[in-house]
Amino acid sequence: MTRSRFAPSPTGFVHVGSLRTALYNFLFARHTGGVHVLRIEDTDQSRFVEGAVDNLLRTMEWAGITFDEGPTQGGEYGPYVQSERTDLYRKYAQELLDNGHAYRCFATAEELDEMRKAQQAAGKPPMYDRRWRNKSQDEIDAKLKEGAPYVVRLRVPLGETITFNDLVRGEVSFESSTVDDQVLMKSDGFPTYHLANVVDDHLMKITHVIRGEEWLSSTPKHVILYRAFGWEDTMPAFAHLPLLLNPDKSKLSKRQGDVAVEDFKSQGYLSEALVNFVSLLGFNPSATQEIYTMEELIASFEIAHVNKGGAVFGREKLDWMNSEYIRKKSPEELLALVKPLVKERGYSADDVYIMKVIRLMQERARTINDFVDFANYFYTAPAAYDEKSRTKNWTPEAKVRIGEILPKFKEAGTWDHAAIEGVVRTYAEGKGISAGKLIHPLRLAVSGVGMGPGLFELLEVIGKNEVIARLERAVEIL
RNA sequence: GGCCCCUUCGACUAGCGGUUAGGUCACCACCCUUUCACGGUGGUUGCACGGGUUCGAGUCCCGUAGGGGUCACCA
Repeated sequence: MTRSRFAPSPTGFVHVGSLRTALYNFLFARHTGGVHVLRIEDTDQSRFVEGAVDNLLRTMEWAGITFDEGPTQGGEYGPYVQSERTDLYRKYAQELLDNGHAYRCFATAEELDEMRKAQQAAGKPPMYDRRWRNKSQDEIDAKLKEGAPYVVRLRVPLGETITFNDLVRGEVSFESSTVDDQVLMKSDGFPTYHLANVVDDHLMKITHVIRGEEWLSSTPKHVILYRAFGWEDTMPAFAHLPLLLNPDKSKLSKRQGDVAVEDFKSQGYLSEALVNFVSLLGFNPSATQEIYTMEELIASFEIAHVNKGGAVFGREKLDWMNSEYIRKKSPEELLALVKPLVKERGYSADDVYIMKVIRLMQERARTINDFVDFANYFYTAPAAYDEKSRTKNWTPEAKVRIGEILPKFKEAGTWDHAAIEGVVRTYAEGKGISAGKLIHPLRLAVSGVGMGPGLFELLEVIGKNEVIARLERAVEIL
């Protein structure tokens, strides 16, 4: 039975990179018929963000990523929130202190800062100089007695080659002398990621650690910890995922655009599209297929097929994918998503009307927001007119034509697209001009832009009275 | 800078010694068309470089270059 886990630190929003990590852990668990665990890694009190966990939970639900064990559903190995497990970490840190695999370090922050500056100035890599590693018991007792704050550090065995097998990258090794005597317990009594992570993965019987590549270089520390605890036999397998990249190939960051799942959601991206897109950033089970349901992803996910190289998070393909998913939805499903936006924008339209708009826009929309923003002319008269279309289509002649066709619209008995088309084409034929000479200016006058759904359908939906009002206004001011 | 990882079209990828190097997005052209999309057809662009190994290398090995990650009492 495999057990994988998603172990985020609740910092307020969910990064799309985290989404992919969560997704891969989920796909792996479901594919192998294993257990998917959610663990909240909130050991840094200084980064506590109110509501972050709720937001995380909501985002996972939105994405369709489920857990078998975690803070909400509980489980055999709880609690699943690290801040509720501090006694455990203290106990295990003490065990390491007792068996000599860890030691107390009383160096102050200023002291260490100074040390690093000196190392940098000397052109050396910054690294803890292990100054407290071999202090005498007397010196330590003295400090303890005066109540000096201290941290617990890992006593990294020197002169060894730490090798582990990564499921994505194969064999990876590090010289232990290049591994820092990592802080395990902070002076505030909380563990660092490294200690808490290893202790919890062991206690929670995690078999597969699937995480981002940024953790690769600290993995030797974790391996050393498993050994120090005597847990090497049950050490989980590691799989380090390639990073998601900015267009300039650096690690995907907020500075260069949107990275929060919430951002994409609020911009009108469907969860199915984001999930599908992000899952393909790292592998593709097929040579030809691009659109996958969650079930298909689960069925075909193979950790061994995950790429090693980082993937640029490019929006173009996401946009395309989103429009594909929008086309697959039923108008009723879309209504549920579009309706709140209509209200949010302060437009008033009933369901029947919104459905009409959806039917006309579904093939053209790239995001849910397009149904109200790109198609805003369905809800409100144009406040401005597209300059390009105006120059091209709003000729003095066109203005006259619109003025002439207006009364014919007013006379129209029925107002559906066929009737409107009949009026326009009959008029054009009578004048011996092409229908385009009318269609383009009409579109501009009514919608304010040069593109959109078929004109006759558009006029039908907007309605006779409103169309006439907009045309009269256009003739007047344009 | 030390250590570690990576490298197939502009982007995402398929490829697991023998392929005219395939697909998708984007881009270009044409068709359809009142516009924009959709759809259809076709097209441009790629194995970072250099050495090996092999009858044969995108696929294996070594080196070089380039890129990235990491070097906190953050995760």
